[in-house]
Amino acid sequence: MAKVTAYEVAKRAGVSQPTVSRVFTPGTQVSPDKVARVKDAARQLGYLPNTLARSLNSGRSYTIGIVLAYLKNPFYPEALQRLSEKLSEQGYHVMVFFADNLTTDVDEVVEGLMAHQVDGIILASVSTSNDLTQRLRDLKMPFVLFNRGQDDPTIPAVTAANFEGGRTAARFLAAGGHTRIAHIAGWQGSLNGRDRQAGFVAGLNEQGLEPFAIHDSRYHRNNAIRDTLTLFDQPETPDAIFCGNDHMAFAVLEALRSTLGLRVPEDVSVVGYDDVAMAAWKVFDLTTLRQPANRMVEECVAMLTGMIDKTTAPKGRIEIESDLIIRGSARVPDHWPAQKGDRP
Amino acid sequence: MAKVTAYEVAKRAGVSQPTVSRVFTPGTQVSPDKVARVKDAARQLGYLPNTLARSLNSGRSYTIGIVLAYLKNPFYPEALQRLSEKLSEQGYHVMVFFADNLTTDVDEVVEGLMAHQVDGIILASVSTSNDLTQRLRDLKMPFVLFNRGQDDPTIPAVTAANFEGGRTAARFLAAGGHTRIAHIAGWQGSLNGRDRQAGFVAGLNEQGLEPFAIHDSRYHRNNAIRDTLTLFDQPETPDAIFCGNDHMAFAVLEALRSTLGLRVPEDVSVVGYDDVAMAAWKVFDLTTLRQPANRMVEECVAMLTGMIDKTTAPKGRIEIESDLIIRGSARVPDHWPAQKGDRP
DNA sequence: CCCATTAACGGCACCGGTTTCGGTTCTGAA
DNA sequence: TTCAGAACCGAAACCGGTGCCGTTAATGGG
Repeated sequence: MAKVTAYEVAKRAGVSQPTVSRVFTPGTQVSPDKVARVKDAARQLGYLPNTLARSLNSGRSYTIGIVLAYLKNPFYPEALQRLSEKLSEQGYHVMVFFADNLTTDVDEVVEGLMAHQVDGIILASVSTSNDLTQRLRDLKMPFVLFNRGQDDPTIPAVTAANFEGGRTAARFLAAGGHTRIAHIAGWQGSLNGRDRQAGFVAGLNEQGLEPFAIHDSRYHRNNAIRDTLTLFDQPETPDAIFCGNDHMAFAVLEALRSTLGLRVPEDVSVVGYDDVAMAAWKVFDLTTLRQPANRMVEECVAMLTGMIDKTTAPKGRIEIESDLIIRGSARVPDHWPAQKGDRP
Repeated sequence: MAKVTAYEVAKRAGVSQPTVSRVFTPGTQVSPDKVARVKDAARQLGYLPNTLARSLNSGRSYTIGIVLAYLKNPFYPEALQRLSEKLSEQGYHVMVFFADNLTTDVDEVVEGLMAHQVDGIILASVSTSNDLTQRLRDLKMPFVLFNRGQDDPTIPAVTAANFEGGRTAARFLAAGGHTRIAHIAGWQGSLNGRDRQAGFVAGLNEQGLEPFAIHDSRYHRNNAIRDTLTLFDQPETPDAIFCGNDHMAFAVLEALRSTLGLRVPEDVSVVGYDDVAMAAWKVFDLTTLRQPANRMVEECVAMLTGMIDKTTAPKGRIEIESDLIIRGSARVPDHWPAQKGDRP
């Protein structure tokens, strides 16, 4: 029952093996009666073309490798599912790899991917060395960084307009009358984290303010809680906190409410970044900057498939605007431009 | 720079192409100096063995297909990551597919996997037709259902001991003095959902109680909210709710607290099922039955690799005990056996 | 009715490895 | 010294398809 080959189908249908191949290859010419005979035989035998053999000489595997750091931040499961669905639509299979930035060597993972003859690679939220991206370039392996950039703006990457987003957060909080605005920052080893922080600082400076305090909580929930408690374990405390992503903002909210017994937004305003689905849950009701996962995924896939088909020249970094989604976790300024539409 | 083959390495090292192959195949005999020469040449040329070609004649791809329904319930991202890591340790690559139970045809997805010559398939939380599992059996394709069972107990599957879990929840709530205990049930089209509900009902009956009400909320957050509101839109209302999984329990908590203004556990007790990481967050502090993802993953991978290597006979369904994790969302009975250890 | 064109399809080489087979060299015991 | 056995390694077949080439049959315009 198992392991039916095109040859056996050919024998049964009374045709040559290449004809069987043609029947299963779109855009080829085969007479209708042979098509019928072959399909019949194939169905009876339970034949499925062997993708591996097909890939071997076409040189294309129709497989994309996605490398992820972790799924604890709910932004990534959402993104992974969308990426996978989008790629499936285009006829690609998806191979996933986890490379937490510490123990696993990303280079090793990528070697595994290349050995598997993937047609392209999406590096989602992994901190890649410049060496690695350089090597991928040398090897002409199409790749896109997703939600991570590198300083070199010609490296293909899709991110939010993080600097602008940080700036918007700062302006929003300043306009709301806050004066002691702290930042629970994303990992400063990532461009995302640095850009959001830089935008935040720039936005405050425009208003004649300085950051109250900045902690690099490295995107980790526990760090964010610890750093929040530190912030409030002092004579002077912040009246607003801008968080490097929603995942940390949830932790900050928890520390503020459950541990410190503070009210949000009456005592402290909180703003996040990402707008994951959970941000809209009433327990959190988080004011945040939306990273439009849909659009990011679309751009990412379009960019990658473009590079694979060589139809489009690599575009370098694409930044997608982050809209501020106003909910209840931060005091709203009296005069603030109307909000854009809700979740797409 | 790209596309280095074993043949080119062989030429440069002054050996035959099969010798290069042998150098990269563990358990073969090659003289030390040729190993050195070949490895040297390979490094210089940046050679990586082509996994596709390798798989083609060995018949094994060292790839496992994982089919998922959705990642919104945080149990699945956690499980996916663990499964992937565990399989990586064993030398397998992981291919993911999403098949929401409605639009996508699971059969189609599985066909794609088989065409890709995967060595085995994990069907996580997808509702499979009996046809499909029967077909996979006929084709001798190793597969395991993860967190889903089928009535036939010989079908390889790893689940929690759901009936027992539901029974424990009922006993715990009854012992806590609740008398009007409702159930926001998991999808009755899944064995998981049915077993948990059946165990719950059995547990209540033992105590001389009947379920206050049961709603099939099909594992969806919005349904759970809607059904909770329905429960309380009546003259008599429940004093406890057992939820088919944590994902729905979070929704129920939100409806109770934010929409209905009720206190948990003073007005209503809530018990979930899964013990995802979020259940321990202080905002939720959810009493719940733990599905030990670690052990489930281990069993699942062991079972699958056993079937692939034909070392172990297929074991049929494996049920893993669910411990009750007592937190703050449900009133605790005065006399209740001590709690087992915390998260492993 | 003839010849040029095209559709249909089999033969063969090939994708990049692995595996079998057999020959050569090396080792060590008799 | 002789010879069995093992270690090593190259030639060739093979894994299951695709792509090119050439042959044959069908089509159609003049």
